[in-house]
Amino acid sequence: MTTAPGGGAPPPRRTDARLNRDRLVAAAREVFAASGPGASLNEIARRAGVGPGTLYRHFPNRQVLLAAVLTDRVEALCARAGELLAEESLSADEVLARWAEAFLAHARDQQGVGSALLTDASYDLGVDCHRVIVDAAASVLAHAQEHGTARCDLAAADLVQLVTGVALATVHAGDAGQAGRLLSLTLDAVHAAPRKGRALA
Amino acid sequence: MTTAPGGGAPPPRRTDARLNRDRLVAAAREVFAASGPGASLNEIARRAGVGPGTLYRHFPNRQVLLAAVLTDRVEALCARAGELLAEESLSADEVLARWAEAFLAHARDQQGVGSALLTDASYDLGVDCHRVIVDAAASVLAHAQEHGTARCDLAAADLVQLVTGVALATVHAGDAGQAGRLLSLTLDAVHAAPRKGRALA
DNA sequence: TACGATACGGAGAACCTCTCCGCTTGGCTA
DNA sequence: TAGCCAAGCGGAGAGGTTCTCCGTATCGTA
Repeated sequence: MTTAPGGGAPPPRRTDARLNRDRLVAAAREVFAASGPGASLNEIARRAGVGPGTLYRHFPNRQVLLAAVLTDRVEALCARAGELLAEESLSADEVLARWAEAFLAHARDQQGVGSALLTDASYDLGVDCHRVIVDAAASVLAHAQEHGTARCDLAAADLVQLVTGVALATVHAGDAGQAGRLLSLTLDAVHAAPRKGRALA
Repeated sequence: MTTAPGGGAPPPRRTDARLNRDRLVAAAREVFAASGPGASLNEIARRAGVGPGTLYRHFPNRQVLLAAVLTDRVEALCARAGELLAEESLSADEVLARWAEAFLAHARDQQGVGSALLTDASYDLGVDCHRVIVDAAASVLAHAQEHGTARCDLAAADLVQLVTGVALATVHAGDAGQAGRLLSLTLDAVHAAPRKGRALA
């Protein structure tokens, strides 16, 4: 899981480099939260007390920095899937609903930083994040499907994308309750049988 | 409809100004299609053969230019709603599905230019576009609701936002059929009864 | 302590958005 | 047809951004 593809030992970082990296991630978290995923990277470097060159050495582009900011949240989301699945008092339907709510909150958080990353899933270093989330979604969805509470023709990637869509469409919405309404509707769709026997392609 | 709020006659534009405006819209259509809604406005001005100042006099910001590019498409979409409703051979369900497909195609067109505008509905001059679309959606949705083929607790704005979400989430998707699958799912939700009697808030 | 690899910082190039102002030109009026 | 003037134009430029390059400082080791 943590072994690098190259096989050789990952070169140990200098302590000041690690420190600066942490500072950058912390600053990025604040600034992205305040100004959205399009915030100035210069501002982040300034806030972290380092030069722009240092920022770009650690994070060659915006996506990588976004991914770093979100890593812990992504992990939390995956852990949440495990927790919910382990909880015996919850029905498969409830597990799915609760996890979807958590995922929506995550995607809408920080002015859509999470969504921004998931949308551009094809970015080189964003892929990991995306895959991890889809895997978590798959476990929750499969459980629901086994219990007959989710349609069988639905793929985990589609579920993720649907909720991401709700997040993206409502990030700037004035109507505060809209995201919740749309998620509820989407869950109805996941639960519903295909219309007129038309399964998904 | 076309009368200005001021009451006075809208000042007639000089012919060269009108010509330049048309050139700008045409160039914007091309450039947005090639580079997405975040394309360089300078590049658009260059392509149109005018200076940046001219672009900004006609279109004080990006949203206004986007709206201008999309005006004809928005009108086409509203006309389509009327056509579909008038067609007697179509069921209310089919009318809704067909219009939603057309809307999705519109929103996904030009790398999400349409979605970009609809998402930021609160922008000053984008509001008209947004309202017009929601009105069209309302007519199609009301028809479906009267015929019992769409749940009654759904608002037109939510329908629009759902499809916009599908568009936004799939603009950069590698999977070509995904948008269609997600729309189909969403339509199932529109059609479905609320789970466990839970209506939308 | 001395040395070399690692990492830093900031100057700067190239680009973007958006404004301002002097010059040009279309369209009316005499 | 000639002449006027407001509407409109272009482009210089201010201030911001992303991203690179390279001389310098620092860490960790021998």
